[in-house]
Amino acid sequence: MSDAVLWSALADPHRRAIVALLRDRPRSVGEIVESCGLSQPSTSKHLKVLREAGLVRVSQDAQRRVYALDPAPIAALDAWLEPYRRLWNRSLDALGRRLDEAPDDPPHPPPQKD
Amino acid sequence: MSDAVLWSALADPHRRAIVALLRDRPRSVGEIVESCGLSQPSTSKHLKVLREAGLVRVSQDAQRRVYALDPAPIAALDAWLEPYRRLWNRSLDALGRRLDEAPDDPPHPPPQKD
DNA sequence: GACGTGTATTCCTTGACGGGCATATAACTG
DNA sequence: CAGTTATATGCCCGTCAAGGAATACACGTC
Repeated sequence: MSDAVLWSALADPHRRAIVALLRDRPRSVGEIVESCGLSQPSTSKHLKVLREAGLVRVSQDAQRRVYALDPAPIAALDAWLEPYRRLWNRSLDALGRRLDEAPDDPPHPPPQKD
Repeated sequence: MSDAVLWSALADPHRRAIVALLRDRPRSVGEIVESCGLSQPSTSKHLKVLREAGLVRVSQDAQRRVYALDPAPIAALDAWLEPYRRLWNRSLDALGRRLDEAPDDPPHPPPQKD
């Protein structure tokens, strides 16, 4: 379960969509097929990649296979991010945080060019 | 600067290595070439991808180009992780409870239907 | 302007990936 | 056992990304 497998699994947008879909609740392959708009074989192949990356677990319910998200590998991503968090905290500090939280602040947008 | 560009930029192990290298301090292309063990053209191509993903900024020092990490896009990854953090906190919480105070099988299976 | 250094770009080849189609496999139904 | 549903796999093909070699470009020096 190297990082490489995890990254390459999540590199694909369809697979990220599937992972996001499973965030809510486990789903059968059929449900996933409908949601992601791919053919069933393609979806199954993506699910295989996610399975081998450890991102999803599968349980059998009659003929159905119900896929559930296993968030543990994503925690590895979080760990990867860890050394960078310091950096962007520092950056925000250096830049000044007057423009980092003004999504809708028309009255006074100070032109902080630099 | 879509998520797709960011993900595909970071999907490559060499590029992640470069990004990690730049975490310490900015580096010239020559330094990066030596560190990542690729040829100079390949390294430049990877740097181009990182540049177009907004992950690095480049400044010129005579003939040298000095690349510096811009951690802001990585914050987008952090934002992507956000909805998952709850999940693994919940998992760890449940696991911790079981390991901590579950010698047998406490009747504590609350359905996560929220 | 000629040369050397440092970096970017182009061309080409190769290998991996994704998609669809057809088909195999497994499980329930009657 | 035949038929149906639900999913996985194999095959083929188009596309794309990565790597190397050669080359072009930019900058500084003499």
